[in-house]
Amino acid sequence: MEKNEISLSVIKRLPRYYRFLENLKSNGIIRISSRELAERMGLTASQIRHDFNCFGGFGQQGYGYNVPELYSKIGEILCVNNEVKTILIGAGNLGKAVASKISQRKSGFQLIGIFDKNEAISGKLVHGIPVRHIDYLENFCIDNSPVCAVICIPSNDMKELTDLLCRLGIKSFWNFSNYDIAMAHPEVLVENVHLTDSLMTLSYLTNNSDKEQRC
Amino acid sequence: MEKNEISLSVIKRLPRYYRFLENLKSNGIIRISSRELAERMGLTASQIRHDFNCFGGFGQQGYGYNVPELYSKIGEILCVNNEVKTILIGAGNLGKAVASKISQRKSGFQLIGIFDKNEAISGKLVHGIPVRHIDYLENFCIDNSPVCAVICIPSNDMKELTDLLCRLGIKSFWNFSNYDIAMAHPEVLVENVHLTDSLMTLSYLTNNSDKEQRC
DNA sequence: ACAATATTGATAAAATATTGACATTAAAAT
DNA sequence: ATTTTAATGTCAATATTTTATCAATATTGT
Repeated sequence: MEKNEISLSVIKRLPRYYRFLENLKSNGIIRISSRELAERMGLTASQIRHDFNCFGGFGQQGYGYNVPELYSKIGEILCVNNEVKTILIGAGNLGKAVASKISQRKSGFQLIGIFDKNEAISGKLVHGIPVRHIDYLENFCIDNSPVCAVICIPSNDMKELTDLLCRLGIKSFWNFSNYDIAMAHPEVLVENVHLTDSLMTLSYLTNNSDKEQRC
Repeated sequence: MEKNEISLSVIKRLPRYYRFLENLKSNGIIRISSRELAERMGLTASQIRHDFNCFGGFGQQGYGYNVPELYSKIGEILCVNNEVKTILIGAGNLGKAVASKISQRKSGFQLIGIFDKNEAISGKLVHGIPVRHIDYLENFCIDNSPVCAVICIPSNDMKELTDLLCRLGIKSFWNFSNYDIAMAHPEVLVENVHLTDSLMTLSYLTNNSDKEQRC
């Protein structure tokens, strides 16, 4: 109930700030004002200041923000240096792509196991981690206590799988399937990535952009 | 300036309605009230009615909504039966996964070309479509006039690529890279899928869930 | 050292989104 | 046929999000 007051809208903007600041930092820029950052990001300066002030202002009046410091602060807020133990279910193309994303840069998670029902790929390495058959999932969880599960399989058998994973102590899901984990398990955290939804949104916009008067 | 008044918040909910209705329909349910749909989806009945009424009520007082009809109407709004000509740049794991998504079910787009800079995979088929070397991109676009481009490559060479694509007449981007196409080209439509942002959001929530008092 | 300038942080205002209330209408029951 | 029940569509109220304003404060230049 402490930082509970911070809205999801603000949280969801933090990773983008983080990316832009990383870029500024790597370009050797050490100071930036909300006005200039706003210009670069296509936001209002007001929103940027408002967002940062949710966590207790990181700037200095008359000066602006120190880029490396701000970058580091936002990284802390997002806990990107944590290594929350994570398993991945589904080692198809999507699973492999997602495994890269998790391992590529620090995002707060550490991939410790990959599972797939296809026996043909058991033992193969994905980013240095062997793919295990899904039958070993339960024992693996009992032994290693992962906290987060990434779901990269179709929705078919998701009920049984998520029931099992929740029973085994999984607290967070990064869900690429269409199964509605949050409805079935309100006690866990779910971040959905609904690719088809995203594509259909683009479809709407694409087919209605002529009607709208774009600048 | 006709349907321009419909907010993006509403649009972004439509695909989820569409999914739920598809499910209801395939279970043989032909009638549903906003109250019951709300219960199943974890929304308020008020929001559902409000959303549908943005497009001119599809329901009937005292009865509710006819599932197949509503499903079909939302499909029309989202233009899922269109076949907007689309090219995909990047045939790695992510590109291949995304190619499936586009082809799997009707989402309004038709994949007509796949490009990659890796010559080793030139000619290989991905969902029946041959991977072409990126050098052929320009001529292919001149010959085939694609409208939408799906970007599944790292951000490095994105400036040149998007400048080229915009010059070649691409109007919509489904962008999986971190390059900010919308900032560089405000004249085109961009639907971003920022996987790392999504993961970092989950990181925040995972590490702060204990502070929040969850039900 | 002092004045001028720049910029934050806080608060207020405006805009947007969500929810609630209810009159109206259709279906179902008697 | 009439009454009761159910559910929409509309509008009002509430909540949330975004933007604007401005006093307070630090930096910069002279």
